[in-house]
Amino acid sequence: MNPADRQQRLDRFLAAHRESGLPVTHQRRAVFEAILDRQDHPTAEQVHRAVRQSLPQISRMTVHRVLGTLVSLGLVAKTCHPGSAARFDPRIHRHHHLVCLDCGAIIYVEDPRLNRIPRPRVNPSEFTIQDYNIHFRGRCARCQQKARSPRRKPTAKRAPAGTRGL
Amino acid sequence: MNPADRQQRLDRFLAAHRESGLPVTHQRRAVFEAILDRQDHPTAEQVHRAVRQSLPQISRMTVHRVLGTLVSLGLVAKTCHPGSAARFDPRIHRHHHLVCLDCGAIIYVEDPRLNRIPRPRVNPSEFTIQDYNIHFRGRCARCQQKARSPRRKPTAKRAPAGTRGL
DNA sequence: CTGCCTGCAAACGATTTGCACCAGC
DNA sequence: GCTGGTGCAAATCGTTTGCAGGCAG
Repeated sequence: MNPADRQQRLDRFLAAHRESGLPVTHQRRAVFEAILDRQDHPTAEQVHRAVRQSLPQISRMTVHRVLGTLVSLGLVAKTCHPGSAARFDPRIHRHHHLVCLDCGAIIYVEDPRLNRIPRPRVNPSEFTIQDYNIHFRGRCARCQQKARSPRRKPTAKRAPAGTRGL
Repeated sequence: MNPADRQQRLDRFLAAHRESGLPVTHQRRAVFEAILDRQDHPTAEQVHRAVRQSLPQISRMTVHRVLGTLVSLGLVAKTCHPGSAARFDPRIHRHHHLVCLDCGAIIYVEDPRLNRIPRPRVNPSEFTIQDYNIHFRGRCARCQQKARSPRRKPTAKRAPAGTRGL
């Protein structure tokens, strides 16, 4: 993320805390900063590992709780994933994902044409749509290659639990 | 599901097993039949409860394993959900979902216009797209009503774990 | 100073794994 | 009969909860 955007996000982070009367702790700031710089879509566990580089003593559950808070403040997004663990995403504007059916990798994708898709005709009293995103399922470059030339065992590298067969 | 479609699905179920050389056990058949009739998107646990009505002694882990097999045979779909537990879906053609941000309910939606959305421009050597589906996030009728008239505590009925803030 | 936050430990729910037994082919 | 599926128990993984102490406002 470029410095200007990053600063804007940090300002927004502080403003959201002020508005909600939440204290800005080192931990919250560190977790948020750790997420901002990620291009992938880390699990809570991965965020924990990243944050420990700046705050070695931070606990896993604090990371979980902070992530929950950040999500409910609308500062980060929780993106759903066929795997078991939740993924977190610093991008909160509308965007879409390529999801690899083999390894579970999530690739960010944005295309203005995808922001103009029709809304399904639903009775507004039955469901009100706020936003949407699209999951494109397929195979990433690495897994294509792996399938083409199974060097070792065909089941060389198992996909993360629950990732397959979306 | 109407009887004709249902029979077709059962035939396909048998054919897939024959092709793969997998034995057609009572348990597998019962699990598949239990899923076929669901309009919701049950968790493995819910499938287990349903199957026990016909096979009272079936164990939870058999249901898990059978669901995994059915998914890899392409007979049922595993749909990703912001909540913690995986959901299973008898519908294997392209379709989309309305997901309630409050209670996590999944509502099936199909609209021919949604089958003609543009593919994002991705380098095919980086990712090959097989299919896609759209998650429309919002609020279902029940939760809208609940928000409008909070009878008891505002946090009367907690959403399933991890459901919020997608 | 007060309240929320943090950290620890333990509980919890969903899912997986190892092993003995049983059933489909 | 052989192969693989099933059931049981226990382990595992991600996440949540209850409680004592700490820090931001």
